Amino acid sequence: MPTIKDVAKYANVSVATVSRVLNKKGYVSKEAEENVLKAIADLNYKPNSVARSLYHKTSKMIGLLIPDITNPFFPELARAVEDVALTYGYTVVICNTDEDIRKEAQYLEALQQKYIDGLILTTNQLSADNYENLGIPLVALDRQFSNRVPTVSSKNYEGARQATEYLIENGSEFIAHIRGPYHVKPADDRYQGFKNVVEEQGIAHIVVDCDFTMASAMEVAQGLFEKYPTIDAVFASSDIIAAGVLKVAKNSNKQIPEDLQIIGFDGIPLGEMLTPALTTVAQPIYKMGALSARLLIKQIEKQPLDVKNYEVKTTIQYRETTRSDA
Amino acid sequence: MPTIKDVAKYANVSVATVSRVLNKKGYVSKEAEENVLKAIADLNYKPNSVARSLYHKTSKMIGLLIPDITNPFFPELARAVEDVALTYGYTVVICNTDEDIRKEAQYLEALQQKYIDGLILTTNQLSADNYENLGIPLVALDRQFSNRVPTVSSKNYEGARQATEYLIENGSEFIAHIRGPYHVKPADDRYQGFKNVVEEQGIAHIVVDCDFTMASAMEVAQGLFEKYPTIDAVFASSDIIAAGVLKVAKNSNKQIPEDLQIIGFDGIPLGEMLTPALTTVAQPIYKMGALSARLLIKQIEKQPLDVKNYEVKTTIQYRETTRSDA
DNA sequence: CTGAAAGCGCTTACAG
DNA sequence: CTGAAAGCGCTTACAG
Repeated sequence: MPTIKDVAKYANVSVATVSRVLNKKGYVSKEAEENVLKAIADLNYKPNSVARSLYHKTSKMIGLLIPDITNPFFPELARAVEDVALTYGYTVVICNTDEDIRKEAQYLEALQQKYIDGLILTTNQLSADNYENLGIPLVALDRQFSNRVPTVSSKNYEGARQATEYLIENGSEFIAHIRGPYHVKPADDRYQGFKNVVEEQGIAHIVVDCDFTMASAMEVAQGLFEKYPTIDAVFASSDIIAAGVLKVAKNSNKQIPEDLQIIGFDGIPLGEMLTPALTTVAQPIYKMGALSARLLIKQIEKQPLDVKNYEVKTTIQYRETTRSDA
Repeated sequence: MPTIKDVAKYANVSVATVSRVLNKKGYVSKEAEENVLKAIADLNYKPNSVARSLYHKTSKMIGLLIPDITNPFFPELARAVEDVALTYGYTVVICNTDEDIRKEAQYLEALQQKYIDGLILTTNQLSADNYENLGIPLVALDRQFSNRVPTVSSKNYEGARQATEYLIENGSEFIAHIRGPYHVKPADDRYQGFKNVVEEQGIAHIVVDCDFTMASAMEVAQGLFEKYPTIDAVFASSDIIAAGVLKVAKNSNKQIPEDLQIIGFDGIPLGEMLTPALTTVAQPIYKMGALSARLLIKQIEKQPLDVKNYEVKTTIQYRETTRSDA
């Protein structure tokens, strides 16, 4: 690979001049510029980003820390981040942390040593300090973890309210909410939205805990239906949980949505592949990813942020696991 | 962040000595070593990988080029690659190419400028030359594209044979194969496996083309069932296609697996979330990803490859869309 | 065993 | 307008 020296020699100028035309900065005569441009083309020269990194202490790379790309919520998010990163000339490094504090620390160290320009975080294991001390731009995605870092999340509370109201409008009288893990902000907010609506309207309800995995959802749903056979609707805190509920319900020969309505949360592609297709509170996942990448790049490039926190709207995706009596 | 100079000053030695203890290479006195180690600890010094990259022309990063992380086959693959990369101290850059030659070229250029150490490719758009001229280690994953580059793939032909034989053993007498795109090696091999078995055994069959998307699968299946209502089994070239077939079949009130058996290919998590759960020819996806990462890192680290090409075995995952008369 | 020096490929004051 | 030089943070011959 040719270096800037080769170009300089070929164009009969100094490396400084080559650098100037490369960066379009500083004066350079028409003639010199033409020679340099020709040399670059002739030699098929590409500036070496490592050398640039060393000087600028910046890398044109951003890190995306997620719990696990294998969780169907994340691929679309990652895709969006990557798409906008590519547009702006950034490259993205994906880090699966498994919410494991040691892995997070290991990644952070590696990324820092590479002059990573910024981080998008969908994780809240390490305390906020660990990130803020890095001294690089951050964006929190899905979960807010410090009011000093810009955040992109969706209106979990409002979405949960709408879901619950919709089940009630459709005639359900005994609604179960299978909530996600405690201290995970979105799970808490969805729970709160559910609770407020059923209490305001005086609807019989039951809340049970669950992981965001299908296996635990099936176990929980099994127990729930045995104990409370008259439950006529489930609001699941995620689509994966809803998928588990659906499976158990069908195995127990419940008619869906006649005997039991089910509504999920997230809007992952899985939902529409199920039969019956899952009604869900859809988050604009791609948009959230894209928004967070833009927010991060703006900070990296020192542009002013007109909005610091985005709370995007959810929309109910009406499909086949709910009735529409309303 | 402290640099090697700070450490040298603190330890009262030269930077050369610090570098020697960092790299455990060259002679250094017990005493000097201790001082340096203490300095490193006291200052919390981490060597800068960018500077190292510049000197060594290597980056401790590997690139993973995939068509689209949003396709459910890839997250698990990516996860595996990332897991083993982390183990060996490498970081992975994910590139969604959409099988678009311009995007691939753009990524290749960016990665090359960063001294990427090697590439795992699951794509075959660019001609082999474009990659081989990069002069860095490569591994082809899922699809072979040159006999000079180590490849990890699964026994698509054999898997397809087994699937077809299984459907026949279970009594199916008119089998449809919905194949994937032409010139995609795995799709071709699966087709070939299917064709050979039905012809050997003299079973009525029909083959139709399809993309690896659920939408096109549903369209194809719809047409297929209308034209040939007596089809009693479908071998789909991927699980996504199978999911589409399943949906259409259920909408047409076919009893599964009584009226119609369905078997997919891939073994993605979606399969078991469906109801009935999908029988499929499962590839060891995680293993394939891990294998390819190891194969790549071995090349990067100039270790001999005892095996250059891996063809891993598939296994039928018996679930609910097939009978088991056999 | 150890340090001074050159070099990896760039960029940017500083002179001129 | 242009070039020589220093510097980004390392590593590694080369002397000693």
